[in-house]
Formats: sequence, C-alpha cells, structure tokens
Amino acid sequence: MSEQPKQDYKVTLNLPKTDFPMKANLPQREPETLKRWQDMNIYDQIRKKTSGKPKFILHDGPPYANGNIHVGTAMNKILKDIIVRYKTMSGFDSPFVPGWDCHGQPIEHNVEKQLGERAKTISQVEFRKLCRDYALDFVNKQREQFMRLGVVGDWFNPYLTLEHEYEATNVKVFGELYKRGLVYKRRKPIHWCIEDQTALAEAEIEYREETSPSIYVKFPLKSEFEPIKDFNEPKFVVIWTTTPWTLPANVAIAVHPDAWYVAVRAAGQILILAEARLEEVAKEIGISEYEIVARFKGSNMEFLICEHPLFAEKESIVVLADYVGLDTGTGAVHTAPGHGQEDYMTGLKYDLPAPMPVDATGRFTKEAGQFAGMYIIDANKAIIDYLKGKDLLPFSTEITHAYPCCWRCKNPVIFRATEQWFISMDINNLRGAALDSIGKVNWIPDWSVRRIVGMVEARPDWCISRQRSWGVPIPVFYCADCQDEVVTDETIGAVIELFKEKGADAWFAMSAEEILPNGFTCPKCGGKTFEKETDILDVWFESGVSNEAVLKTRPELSWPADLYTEGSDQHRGWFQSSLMTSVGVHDMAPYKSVLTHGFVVDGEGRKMSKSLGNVVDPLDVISKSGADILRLWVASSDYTVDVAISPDILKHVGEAYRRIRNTFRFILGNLYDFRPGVDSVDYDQLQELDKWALHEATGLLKNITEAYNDYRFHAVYHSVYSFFTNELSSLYLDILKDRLYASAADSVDRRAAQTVLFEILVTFVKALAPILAFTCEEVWSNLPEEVRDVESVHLSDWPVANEKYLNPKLDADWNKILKVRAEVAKALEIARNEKKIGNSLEAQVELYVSEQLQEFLGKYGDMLAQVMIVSSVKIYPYFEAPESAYKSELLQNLAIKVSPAPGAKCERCWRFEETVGGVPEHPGLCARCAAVLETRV
RNA sequence: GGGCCUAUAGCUCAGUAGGUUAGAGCGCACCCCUGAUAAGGGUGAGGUGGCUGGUUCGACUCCAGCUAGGCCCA
Repeated sequence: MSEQPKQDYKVTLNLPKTDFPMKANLPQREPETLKRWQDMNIYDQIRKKTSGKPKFILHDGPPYANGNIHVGTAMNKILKDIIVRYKTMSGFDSPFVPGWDCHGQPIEHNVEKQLGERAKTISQVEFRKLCRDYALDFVNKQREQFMRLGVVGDWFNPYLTLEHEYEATNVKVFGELYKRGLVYKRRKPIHWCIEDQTALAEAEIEYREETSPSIYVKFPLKSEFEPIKDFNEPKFVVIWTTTPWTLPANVAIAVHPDAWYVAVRAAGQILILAEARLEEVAKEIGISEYEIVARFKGSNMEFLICEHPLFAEKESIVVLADYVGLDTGTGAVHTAPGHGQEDYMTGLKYDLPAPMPVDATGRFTKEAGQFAGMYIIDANKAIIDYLKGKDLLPFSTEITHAYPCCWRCKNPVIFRATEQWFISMDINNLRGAALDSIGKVNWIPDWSVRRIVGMVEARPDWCISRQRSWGVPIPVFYCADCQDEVVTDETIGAVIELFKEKGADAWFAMSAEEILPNGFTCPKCGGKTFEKETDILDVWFESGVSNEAVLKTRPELSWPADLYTEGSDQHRGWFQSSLMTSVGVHDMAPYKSVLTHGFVVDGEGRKMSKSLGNVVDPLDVISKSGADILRLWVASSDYTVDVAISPDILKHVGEAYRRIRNTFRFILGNLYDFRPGVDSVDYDQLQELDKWALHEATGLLKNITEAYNDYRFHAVYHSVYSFFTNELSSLYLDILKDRLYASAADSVDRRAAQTVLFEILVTFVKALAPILAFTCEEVWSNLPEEVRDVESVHLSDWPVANEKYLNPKLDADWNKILKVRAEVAKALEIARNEKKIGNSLEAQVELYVSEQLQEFLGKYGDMLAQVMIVSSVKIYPYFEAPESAYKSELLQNLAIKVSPAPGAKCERCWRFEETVGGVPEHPGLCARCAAVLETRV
C-alpha cells in the first residue's frame, strides 16, 4: 500500500518521452532511411539548395569494376562522403560524381576463364561485349554497396571509362601528347606465351618448378685489359646462364661494380670470373691447378669488349649492374636486353640494342644466323653442342628453379622484346614540368609530397601499350606502303568522332579505310591503304584522363579539382597518371589538393589476406551492425597512417555509438513539450550552469569546424565523444535531471534547461551529420516539427558558433566549482563504501575551505547542492574541519565531510529536505514539490 | 635491396619549439542507482613511451642503428 503514493507522484514529474528508440537496429532502419532519401530525391535537392554557391569539387578516383567492395574501398568512399557532406553543409556546391574503371586485364581474364575453350573461337567484338556486361554487372553491385554505406552522389549518372565519350577522350589526350612529341615507340621485353602466342600480364603468370640447363660460357676477350696485358694466353670472360637459347640475343656481360674479380691461368688459358666464385667454379670446370695472375674490381672491367661466342663477327660489351649476384654462377652475367627485365634496364642505361631473334611462335628468325628456324625449346641443345664444338663451354649441368609459366596452358613463358608505346619523361621534359606542378599542389599530409616527388624523379618512361582486347585502342595507323606510323589531327579527329558515336568497339569492327576520312592518304608517301594499331592503352592512362573526360565535360563540375582523395598506393597510380596526362596537355596538375589515406590492416597491423583469415568484409559489418558503425569507425581513426580494423575494434566503436545515440535520445526525450519559438528563454535568464554548457558547446563547435576544414575527422569524433560523455552525460545532463523532471513544466528553470538542450542538440546533430549520416537523420526526424525547416539534416546549414556564448570568466569560475565537485565525488564514494549513503541525494556535504574559496562558493548558495547532486551543501572555514573529514589531495585547504542528509526523503524529487511534510495537503513532499503541484492544479 | 611512412596504457586517440609524478574516453575491477533502464552515476587499477646506442645538466620528444609492420619499387 505504501507504494501507491509514489506512483502518483511519479506521474507529476516531467519524465522524458520520445519515439527515438534506444536500440538502433541500424541494419533494418538504414535501408528505410535510404528509401526516404531516394523518394525525396535528396541529391537533386542538395544541388538545388547549393546552386550558385562556390564550388568544391572532390573528384572520385574510379575503383575497378570487379568484385564486391572491400573495407578499403569502403573507407575511401566514406571519407569522401564525410568531406562532401561537410562542404555541402558549410556553404559549398559540392557535387559528387562517382566513377568506375571498367577496362583492363583482370576483367578480360575473368571473362576468359568463364568462357573456357570457347575463348579461342569468339571474335574480338563479341569478347568485348562480354567484358562490358561483366564490368557493368559489377558497377551495379558496387553502386548498390556504396549507396548502402550512405555515400551521397550522382549514383545513377556516374562516369564509366567504357562510355563512348570517355573512350573518345583517351584518343584526344593521346593525340595531344603525340603532337607534343611525348609519345614514342621502343622495344621492351614482356612476358610472352609461345604456346598461346599472346602477351601475359604479371597476374597471369604462375611460378612452377622447372628444370633448366645451367651452363658456363667463355666469351673471348678482345680488348686489351691492363691487369693482364702481359699474358699471351687466350683470355676469356666466363659467364653463367640458365637460358642458352637467349645467347643469340646477347649484347653484353654484366659484372658487379664493387665485387672483386680475378684472372686465373689454367690449362694454357686465362679465365676471368668473380673471386668469390673461383673455388666453386674451378671445381665444377675441373681445373685443380690454377694461378691467380690478377685481381681487380668489377668496375675496372667496364666497357671491355668480348667476341660473341655464337657469332664471331658480333661483340659483347662488359657493363656494370648492382643486381649481379655472387651466390651462384661466375659473377658475370649474360645480358640480352630483349629477353629480361633487368637486362632491359641495363640496356637502357648503356644504350645497347635489344635484338629479338625470336618470333611470336617461339622460332628463331634469320637474325639468329645458323639457328634460324629452330624452335627455341630445341635450341638449347643445339647451342650447347655448338659451344662445346668451339671449346667455349667449360661446364654444363641442370638445375630446377621456380620459372614463370602461363596461367592457361601451364607452359613456360619467355621474355620477348616487342614494340611498345611510351610516354617519355625527358624528351620534352615532362618530368620537370610534372615536378613543377607538384610544387603548386597542396599535399596532405605533408610527407605525401616527398613520396610523389621521389617517385616522379625516379620513374622510367611510361609504357602505355598493352597487347589486349578490353580497352581503348591506341589510335595509330600504319601506311601499308611505307610502314610509317600515321597520327595527324585528321586521323585523331576521325577516331574521336567514331568513338563518340560508336564507341571503341568500332575500331575492332571496322577497317582502317572505313575509319579514316574518304580519300585519306599517307602524309609521307601518299599511300592509300593502312593498317590499324592492335595494341590498346594501359588502363592507368584511361583513369588518368578522368579529369579531362569528367571535370571538363560535366557542367556541374570544374577543372582542376579541389581535391583528390585516395590511398597511398595512388602516388604511383592515379595521382601520377592523372598528373602526367594533365601536365602533358595543360601544363598543370588536375588537382589543387591531394589527400592521402593509409591502408586498412588488421588489429595487429598486418595486411588483410584470406590466408591470414583476418579479412573484415564491410558488407558483413553493414548487415550485422549498420553502415553508421563503419562510418564511425572511419571517423574515429587517424587515416593518415594505416587504419586497423578487427571485430574487437568494431565492438568498441559500437559501444561508443550507443553512448552518442543515448545522449541524443535523452535530450530528445526531454524536449517532448518544448516549442522553441514559444518556450525559449533569453540568454540573460539562463542559469550560470546553462551558460557554462553553452560556452563549452560553442568552444567545441569552433574546434570541430576547424578540424573538419583540416580533414581531421578523428579529432572531431574524439572531442565530440568526450564532450558527450564528460560535459553532458556525467555532468550537465545528470545535474539537469532534477530541474527537468521536478520543476513545473513551464517554469523558467526548466525552459532554460530545455533551451540549452535544444541548442546543443541541433548543433551537434548537424555537426555529426557528415559522419553519422543515418543516425543524425533519425534524430532530425524526431525534432519538434517547427524547427525542421528542412526535410533532412543533410539539407541544413552548418551551425555557426555564437560568439556571445563564449565566456572565459564563467569558464574559469566553473572550472573551480567542478574541481571541488570532483573532490566531493571522491568523498561521497568513501561514504558509499562505508554504507553511509547510497544515492548521492542521501548525503549532505560539509565543505571546509579557505576563506577565499568560502567567499567564492558562498555566492552559489543552493546551486552547489544541485551541482553536486546532493541534498545540501554547507560551507565552513577550513580550520573547523573535523578529523574524520576527507582531505583533498589535489586542492589545498579543502576538507569534505559527508553525512546522511537531515530531513526526510521527498517522495517526488527524492531529495532529503527538512521541509518535507511542511504542506499538509502533501505530507510526503518537500516545499518545492508541494508548490509545483499547487501550480499544476 | 631501395624510397616514403608508422610504432605512447587491452582499444581508439591527446600531448611535448626537450624540463616537475605521460593525459582522455572506452574496456576492465569494485560500488551506487533503478524516474536515460538491453540505460545512468561514482571510484579505482592499468604505460620499461617497439628495442639499442648517442647528443644533452635533462629525451617519449633530437640523431644513428636495429626490430616489427604498411605502401610503392627492384
């Protein structure tokens, strides 16, 4: 029976009411919000709203249209979305046009795999159609996935590198670069499968154990060499190779510049090899007695001339190379620039020719002299026999080693130099111009500029050709008569028009004569028939021209972009390919700022991989926890370095999310009867604590606005989260409960609290909207009808810090009070552990303080009890402090005595008051509550 | 092997133009509340600042090397 009256009083309180649920249930709720955004066409509404404002263009780097999004692409798009949403709210017109990279080898590869044997019978045009379908399928999937993340953009009007206009732009840019003399052709070795007669990408190579010959070959030394000039015996440099069939293409012998080499006399001849290999090699070639007649550095041997062991009329020059190893072989390496990547680089350095005596089917051409017509697989034996016959083969054995093989036919592949197209870094000083442009770009973080500069300074010429089908053809014709390459304004113009109309497919479907204008003749010889180039462009060239194809063609966008934002791998990739094409054509970078983020790694900082089993799938996170959890994870991390994610980390993010959500919910619940237009209280009538809360909130708003401007979102997250926890939840909101619940609903005290809560809520629901896009929208829709001047929080304006709320004096005063409060909390805890009190309202607190502090605190009167959330606070001089009082360790001259509060517990507000029972109509209530109830009647 | 980057409590982050016992929140432990309740409040315990040297009166902060990890090359 005694419970009854309490129930009655409870209904007289203004307890929080809200439809905003505590349980987020994001996996269900977010799709509903997405549906609403789509129904209201929010992207268009944002465009209308920001129309005419200054533009901020974040140009999307196109992900590859293959597979589902992974957590790295998710992070990238979320970062972009936070930026775009912030810029939009803070007064910019910031359209976001997403893009996809649709051409390229991986798609081709997957389509080929699906086709199986059929791949060989299908036409290029048909094959391209299948690749197109494949790419578009993944564009659709990824579009849905990115949209599910809450990323706002022109999703149904993206840019795709397979679109006709886009394809045509490649031709335009290629034409410009060609015209500027930046494009040239040169032989370069590539992986080549002689079985399938096709070029292979690195990803199409499998390494298998293969057996190869391992032979030493004596190259007769022709030059006079100072250290051994006095010896009359025949002299040889002994080289090592595992590919005898590449010897016809030999042009050089590479030695290590810093290694020691020796000349040894044995069996009537002088052999030159690395000192470190001497013992081993001597054993192998069976010379037990030898004499070292000279010792010298590899660098001494540079430019020595040897006779080619197969072709006496040819020569082989000694060159220096760091990669020459001394663990195997002779320390002198056979070098054929047409047959190997390292050999090729050395060839470039020494300006050596790159003979290529092997045709596409793996047979020697006439360039291979006596071996012409021979299949290279059979040639090893022939060459070994030939060398034996000439006594140039001191040693021969076999080894097994990992050798590159074709993914399809499993046969060993070869390196074979073929004609490739390049963009020169140096012919017209593209490198220098690029470096100049880099200096005019704002690179964030600042080390980013060092990285790009280092790469551009050191990079080789850009090989832009691929022997593939799924891409944009290199728009070059060859005159059938004079064999000259033909690239003129006229031919380029014709191809551009063709691609615009019919797409790049037309290149494969039409003849050169059909493509070229009627009556077109070779500018050099007047020839009338032409061949088309069969190579296509590197996909990095394609994505590199996105600034030209997208920013310059879409009316809502502008060039150069304000910002590119990608992972640090794009210093080599898109940042650079975009830079080169743009500098090559326009002499400036296509971006004003470049923001780099790190890679997503696991909780231990290791890269994600299936084999480690540490892969976090963003789609999993979304379906289990919600996109806002992923978004909050992004915002909580310092993305300028690698970002860790793990189930454990996501759990912590989820807990932080709940705290933010509940804080919003509590505030919403206390505003259920608040009509801002009518009930707001003027600043002057607010209590000091309210003003303090506004001061804190305003300072924070200024800080986070700055952080957003600097793209330091984790600073936003941490400071807002800390504010919600420390200043709001455990302090301001906790203190406010009595005022909100127990005061008369329409009292100034309560309305003052609501005024501040409302202000804080509106400020931070907006300030967090770029991050918690879904949750803030949900909060927004629970706001009082009259304040929702716009339908969505994402259509609202960025909150402006109200400078008049800043009050340093108040802040200093309250810092003092709060320090005392913290000490009181310690004293209360001691009392609680001694079972003197439970709830802090059961306590009365006696403060023993300095005279100064007594004067200061005295001014606050009853307010102190409210702030401490106790029933009463009394202040005495410090010297009166009883022995039993808690002495503060932090503050001098502060002692605190906690004792059970006198009086009785008010059944309504639960404070212990001596006034309880003073009003006969309400025997269980304190004076304040009794009065409140009187006014209600 | 080279270039760029990272390394502060279990987790996410602060901080210092080098100077008293290195901070916050979360998590954890314990307590309170049951009128934010699959909530809320309080107290407390957690750090050889990756390791080793060096510079300095003094280094988490500067320098060198090493280790681990990331991106990009070779």
